[in-house]
Amino acid sequence: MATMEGTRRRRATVNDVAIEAGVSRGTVSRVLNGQRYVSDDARAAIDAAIAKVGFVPNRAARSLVVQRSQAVGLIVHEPHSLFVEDPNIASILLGANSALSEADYQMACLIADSARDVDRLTHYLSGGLIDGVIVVSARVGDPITRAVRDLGLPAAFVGHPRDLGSAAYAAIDNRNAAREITTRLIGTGRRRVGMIAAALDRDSGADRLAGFVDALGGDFDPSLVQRIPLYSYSDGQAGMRALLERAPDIDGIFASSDAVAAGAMEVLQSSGRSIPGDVGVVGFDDSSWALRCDPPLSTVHQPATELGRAAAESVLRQLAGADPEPIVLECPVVWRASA
Amino acid sequence: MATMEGTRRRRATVNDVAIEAGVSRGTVSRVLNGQRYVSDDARAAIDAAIAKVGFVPNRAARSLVVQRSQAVGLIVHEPHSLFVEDPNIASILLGANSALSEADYQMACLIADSARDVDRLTHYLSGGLIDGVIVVSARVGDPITRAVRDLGLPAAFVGHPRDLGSAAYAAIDNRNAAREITTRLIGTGRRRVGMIAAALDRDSGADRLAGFVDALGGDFDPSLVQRIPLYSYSDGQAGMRALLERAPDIDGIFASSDAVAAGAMEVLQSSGRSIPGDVGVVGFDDSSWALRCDPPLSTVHQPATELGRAAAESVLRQLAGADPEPIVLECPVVWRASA
DNA sequence: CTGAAAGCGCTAACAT
DNA sequence: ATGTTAGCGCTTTCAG
Repeated sequence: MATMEGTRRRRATVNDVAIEAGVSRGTVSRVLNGQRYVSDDARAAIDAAIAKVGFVPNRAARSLVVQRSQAVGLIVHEPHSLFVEDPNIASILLGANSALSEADYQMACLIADSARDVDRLTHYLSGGLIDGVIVVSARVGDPITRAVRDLGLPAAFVGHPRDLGSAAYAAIDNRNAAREITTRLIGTGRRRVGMIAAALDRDSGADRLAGFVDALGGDFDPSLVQRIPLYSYSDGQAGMRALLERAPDIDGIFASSDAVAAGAMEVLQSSGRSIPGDVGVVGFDDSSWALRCDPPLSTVHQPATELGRAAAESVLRQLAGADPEPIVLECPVVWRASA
Repeated sequence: MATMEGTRRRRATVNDVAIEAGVSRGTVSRVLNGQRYVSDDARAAIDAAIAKVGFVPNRAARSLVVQRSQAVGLIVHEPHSLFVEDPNIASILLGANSALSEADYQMACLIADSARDVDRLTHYLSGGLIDGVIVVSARVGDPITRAVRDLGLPAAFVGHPRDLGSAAYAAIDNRNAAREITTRLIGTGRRRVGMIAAALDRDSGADRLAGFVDALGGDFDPSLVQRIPLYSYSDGQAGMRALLERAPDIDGIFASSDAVAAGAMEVLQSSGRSIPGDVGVVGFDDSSWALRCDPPLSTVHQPATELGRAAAESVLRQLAGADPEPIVLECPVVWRASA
């Protein structure tokens, strides 16, 4: 009755279809690829045969001859904890997937979580099963970045590490955005504004700090910036505690992510300070953290979905022969009640 | 000097290596696949030649002949918003990736976010580029689930939809866990305990409700369960508000996820109720939400990483010829201060 | 419009 | 131990 479980019978091939339809393999192939110059009769016979024998084209064989796979890889090279916590990655994936899907490309997300992964990945990428790549959260000196470049695969980065050379990327202007929101924070009348600066080994982290410095200009006081390793809630708490110890009179905080800001707010509030009364705080990302804060967090909106989409479209364009080019997306300040 | 950009020269093949090394293709292939019976001389010559011509094997060609790809797909079929919010997915990915990586398999995460995606995906899966699949968050009647079964691909599900038949899965016992934590909540002396029940169209959601009913036994009062669509913070708020209106005297809440619990706590607290004084609340997941709550949330620990790993190992075992079998993982109650 | 034939890059007998 | 030969399943000239 039902297909026997486990009896994975030989898959039908073009040949089977050709025989069933009484035509040649070439004609079947023409139908498969929607080419002209196939008679209606032949087409009908072939369609019927395909259905009858349950034919599904073998992609490996097709890739081998046409030298492309109609698939693009999206590489996430993120340290363990960050991948789990990063509020943007999922949106980037979804954005990229939808752009690729519209162009009938399959997106395959590949994770680089260990040295072994990186190794296998570079082999995988050069194996011909992937036509192009989107790289999320590459860092300076990243072996993946180097491998992608060496391979000469069409690629687009989300974010913009400095050693990218002329590669395509989709990014926001972190520095400018940080400058804007800090300026706005200062504009609320704060005198002693500090920053909790995470991830300075990444372009995003370094640029946000630079923007902060820009905004303060001559009033910049280095003792008011506290460095922390990660864009995380707990590092935000630790950073805030350290800062408070050094500068109890601080009255404004730019946290380099919403999670960091949430941690900072928690510490501020349990130290008895009111927000935004005693101290104003602003964040970065406009992630779900921002609305969950009390009061809701003023922050800069990061267009994660659009970044993913833009990177995917760039790869698609390169696949069609275009040159790689950078794309910079707007990220407006979203003002709420925390400052 | 440097490799000319854009001059994607023809990739070296086994043939080029063979010529360069002065041996036959067969011998090159043997070296590539680490087989015995290759002289040291030949091996050395071939290794040198590979390096010299910059040879990287073409996976499509290899897949075509050996009929496997050394890659497994991990399919995420999650509605848009949930994918972004779900605290478990990233951990599942990481767990599966690490198990597959150890076995030298490439994991490719595939997203099904639209009808078009589902279509393309089923073709992709049957294309021979994927040896097996892990399916995350399948739902009853899911077309992906059906396609996977029809294809006869080795597969393992994370979670356990009822229409799975004899397929392999890795899951927790949601019903039992829900019963346990509810019992514990009741044990703190609560008289009127309710539930905010999300995602009843999914096995996890329905099972958690069933466990809740089990725990209450004869004391179960249907008017004390509020249904909400999603495992989300905002639905948690809405659910809590609705419940409070119907039953202002409620003194215990089982929320079907940590995010839901966090939303409920927010509403409870801004209504002037203290936690755990006036009402005890417990959640489910042990995600980052739980520690972020104030007071920290009592919840059930969901072993997401291990679920991913177990599903991957199941696929690997099936690839080696084993029969599919279910795996149920422990999920201990983690008691904190919210109840 | 269609068939025949060649070949994508690799592996796997089968000889030797 | 190694060379030779036949394909894996598909597309793509090239004739006709």
